[in-house]
Amino acid sequence: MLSHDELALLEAIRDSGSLSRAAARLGKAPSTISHAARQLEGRFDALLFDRRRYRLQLTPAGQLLTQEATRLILDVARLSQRVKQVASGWEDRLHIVTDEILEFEILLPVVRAFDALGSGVNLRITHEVLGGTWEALREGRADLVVGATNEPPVMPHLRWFELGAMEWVFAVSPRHPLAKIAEPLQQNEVIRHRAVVVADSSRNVGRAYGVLGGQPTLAVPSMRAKVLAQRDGLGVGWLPRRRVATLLKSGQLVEKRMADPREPNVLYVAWRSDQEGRALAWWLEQFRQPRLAKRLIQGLDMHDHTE
Amino acid sequence: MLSHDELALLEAIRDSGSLSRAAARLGKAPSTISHAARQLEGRFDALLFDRRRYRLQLTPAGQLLTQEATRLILDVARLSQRVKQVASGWEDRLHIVTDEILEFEILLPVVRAFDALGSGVNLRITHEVLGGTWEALREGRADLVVGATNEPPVMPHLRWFELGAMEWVFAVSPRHPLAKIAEPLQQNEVIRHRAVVVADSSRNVGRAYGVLGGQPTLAVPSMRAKVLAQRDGLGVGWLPRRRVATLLKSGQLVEKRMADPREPNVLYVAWRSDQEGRALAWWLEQFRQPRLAKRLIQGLDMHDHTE
DNA sequence: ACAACATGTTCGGCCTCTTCGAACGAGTGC
DNA sequence: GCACTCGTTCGAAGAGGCCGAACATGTTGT
Repeated sequence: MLSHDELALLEAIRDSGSLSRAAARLGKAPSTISHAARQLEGRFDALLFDRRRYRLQLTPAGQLLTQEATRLILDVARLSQRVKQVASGWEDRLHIVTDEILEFEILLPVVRAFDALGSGVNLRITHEVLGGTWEALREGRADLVVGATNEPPVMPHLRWFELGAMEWVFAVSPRHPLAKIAEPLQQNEVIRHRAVVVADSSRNVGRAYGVLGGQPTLAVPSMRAKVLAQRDGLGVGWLPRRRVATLLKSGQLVEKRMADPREPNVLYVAWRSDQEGRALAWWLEQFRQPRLAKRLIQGLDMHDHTE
Repeated sequence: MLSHDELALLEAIRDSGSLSRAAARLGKAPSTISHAARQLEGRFDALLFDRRRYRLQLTPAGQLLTQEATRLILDVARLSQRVKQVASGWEDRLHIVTDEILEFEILLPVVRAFDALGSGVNLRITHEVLGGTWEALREGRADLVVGATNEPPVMPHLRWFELGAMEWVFAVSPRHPLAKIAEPLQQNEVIRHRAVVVADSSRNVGRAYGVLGGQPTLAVPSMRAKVLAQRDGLGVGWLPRRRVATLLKSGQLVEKRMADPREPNVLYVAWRSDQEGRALAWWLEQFRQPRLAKRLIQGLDMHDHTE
């Protein structure tokens, strides 16, 4: 419908401003070019060339066609590249969804290593909170989820392995009223104080983990924000133990033993076994390495950057 | 590089799930289809068909190609349409730039009439303030300007005619200090009070018409906003007489005679004589009709909508 | 003004690529 | 097992692209 040769013809005519020169540039006979030009006009049922003057020129319609055809040919070239890529086993794009409690910084060197492969795969990394990761996998918004919490739900073609377990600590600011209550803390003491929860802006405004019914809440956009909020005494709640180790040691947060403690949380890596490409396999291989898994589970210990 | 026939082939294979049926649907011999399919694979240097099972299937690469090719073919079809349109004299798109003092509402029925022609021309109507209209024409951002003020500048291929003259009135809120000053007002009395000016957010933050040097200003986004601001006593300045007739009559604005009055302003319709298309000609014909010109010049008389 | 040159078109013939039909091997279903 | 479908290979026929020759028209140089 619009071959590469035809575009080359149009461009040659536009640039050289003559059929003969275009023919010379393309290494063809002038008669061939003349014939092809007329055929092109017939196909589009439009006057593409202004033959009134000595050397013919592109009409506005011809200019439009040339300009847009250039864009189209670029599109086709890119498409060709993508097709080759998929044929060689690399996905066209890979959508990785992590739970929000995993920190993106730890994935950065892995992304850099992936880029170094030169696969051409379009990487898309987003995060979800709570059950959002499983939903993303189920609904096809994700090809691979990392750090999904709770038990894997039933889902066709689902495969997974455990990334590790995350330990939690109930901690409050030393200036918070709960800091002075005798341990272990009972539910009826905690429920009177506001809980800080991580909430997604778009989906899943519903349930939150470790929050008691009827308890007032402060929703913040990330686990990092939650740590900061609790350090400043804006509310209480469970925090990843390894990420607040320094804050606990320096006394900016105080651990409070609870009457019913929170069990360590198992985090999963999961994907769909249909359409396993090379990029997916590569990432799974990375997450199976204990060193990366451990760093993801531990997270970044938060120092105080405000002083 | 990717013809319409080849797309039809891919789609037929995807939908029928077999070469023979695809051949039957396309009205060709099965051998032809087989040959074409292999050739396509050779051109893209990729396995597009999975021949391991009895009936062949599209590989992921083949699926990607089919899907994207569909989009490409649509693009080409649209392009073909646009080329035909341009060849038949209609522009691909027409960019009309009006001065801000003209009200868009008055153009609405004309736009509707233009749509009724079914030309397919993409209309783009924006507005500029002060000299912005001439600049837009000079820089190719506009194909047609309406309501341009001041004398037409020198510009190659420029053509224009007069739309009409707009009368101005210096008016203030009855609660404004200037309302009680004896007429005619002198410059040194006006300069002490803030002027309301219409300013563009992006370009041309510079000069404004009828503002004295050293006078404080309040810049608002439109002539409509300027009228409202002056009615509420936020500042003073010149207003189109016909648009504030009702406000003057009801006493919400008070006319003040000036020591040096503002002459009526001639508004122009202008365009470039190179590349005159049918859409441009149609719009020029509309603006040459005295009835539309008069309505544009007069604008919409502003009633009080706040009570 | 005239010659030399450049440009675009038409026409007949050559050649490549597409298309077809026939034949064959392989897989499927009753 | 038999009838059927499916995909492939191969040679022949046909269509379309391409070339060179010839020609009409327009431009440039002297």
